[in-house]
Amino acid sequence: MAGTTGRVAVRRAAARNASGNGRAPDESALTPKQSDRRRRVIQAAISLATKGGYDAVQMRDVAAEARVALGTLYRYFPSKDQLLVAALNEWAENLRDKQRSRPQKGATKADRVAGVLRGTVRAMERQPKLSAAFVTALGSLDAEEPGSIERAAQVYQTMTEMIGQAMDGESLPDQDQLMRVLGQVWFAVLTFWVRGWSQGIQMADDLDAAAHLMIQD
Amino acid sequence: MAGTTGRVAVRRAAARNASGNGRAPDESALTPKQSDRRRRVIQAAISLATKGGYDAVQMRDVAAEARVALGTLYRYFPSKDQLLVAALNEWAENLRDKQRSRPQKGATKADRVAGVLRGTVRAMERQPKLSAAFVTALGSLDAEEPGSIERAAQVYQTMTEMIGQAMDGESLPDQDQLMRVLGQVWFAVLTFWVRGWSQGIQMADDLDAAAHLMIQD
DNA sequence: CAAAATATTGCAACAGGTTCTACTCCGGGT
DNA sequence: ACCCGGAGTAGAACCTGTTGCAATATTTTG
Repeated sequence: MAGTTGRVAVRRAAARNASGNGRAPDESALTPKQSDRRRRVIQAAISLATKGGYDAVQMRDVAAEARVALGTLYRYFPSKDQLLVAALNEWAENLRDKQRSRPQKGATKADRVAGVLRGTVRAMERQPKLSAAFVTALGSLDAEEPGSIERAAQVYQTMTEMIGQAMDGESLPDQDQLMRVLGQVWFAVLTFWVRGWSQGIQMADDLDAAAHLMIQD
Repeated sequence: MAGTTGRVAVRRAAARNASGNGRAPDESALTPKQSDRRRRVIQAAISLATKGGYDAVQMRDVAAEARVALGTLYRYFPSKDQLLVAALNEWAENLRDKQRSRPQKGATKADRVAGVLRGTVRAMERQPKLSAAFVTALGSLDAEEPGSIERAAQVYQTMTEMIGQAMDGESLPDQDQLMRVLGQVWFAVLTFWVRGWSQGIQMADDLDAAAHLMIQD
């Protein structure tokens, strides 16, 4: 609507990180101060997103709220989208652990898998703005940006682990492809919801349908 | 990477179209000059996207290439994303018509539906930059922006018609939900490809798998 | 502990989507 | 032919993600 701007753009090829080495301080363990900063940044992003969604997560504000300089913020996360996806990661891991301690009860694999998927969207429906920010960021990750693919893979991995729990370890034929397609459906269902293309109510139905159509037992 | 910017943001609430009425000149039929301008704009967007993808479609350039003022461009399309999705619409309708004249040959419904879906992704693989621009725009439509939901629905509708052709008019139980989920898988498969989360080769496989798992005949 | 290497900070600058303003132009009603 | 309102034009302005830089802080090394 107003005061917008674009997305990536230009792609000034090389010239990346002209000075310092620039890599995010992830590689080796972070010092306590650093992981504190990192935590504050993610927390600030979540807090802003919870209140105002994707657009309210403005990098200058995140930096201010995390009491960190803008440049530092960018040293930790190469882009707004990666920052939000990192936050999504933590959120998902949290949920996975919660689900681990209270496993699905359904009789069939399909039921349990559907239960897991429904669980994630139910949790997201409780924080619509935050979830919308997450989904928008995930769907906007720039494939060229170093680290973005790994970051997305991590979310997908967490997702897969949740589903794995519901499958009792037993694996079906074509398990990998099945998992991938289920992940796709999950992503698409959320996107459709966030974009207003379907109602929240349909999410559970669609996931149920997908799980039961694809897992027969 | 470099010289980026964000996305929407701010959402200055009212204050929209302070002057003129502002609605896109779609409602009533456009004058010949107008539909000419519209065509030029879409063509410019496609041309830029074909060469450089989403980022290369810069509104100032589109306007210049279409020989239209920036303000006019925005009168026709309320945002870059809607412009690109409008272009995608035309592209999809085109494809639908081509497919209508050369129907799928498969023996089962599932085969024919999978064939249609594979056809679309094959066509998109031939123009990766353009397709990436389309998918990015579709996945970035702002739900708040007037018209964006309708524009997305239109793409979805065209998609549904293509699949409908492959189903021979016969309808399955839960047809609507099936269609919706297939549309979601299609969207997700393309997104995964564009974002580098899966290889182009997997697209056909995933679509095949989804179609055959979900349509049993 | 001092020097060197890294991290942070604070800010200015840039880029590109979107909006605004002040005009000019064109087609239809009189 | 003249007037009017909507459509177009040119270009500045605004907003926010991202980058560049010089000056400081902190850590690491020797």
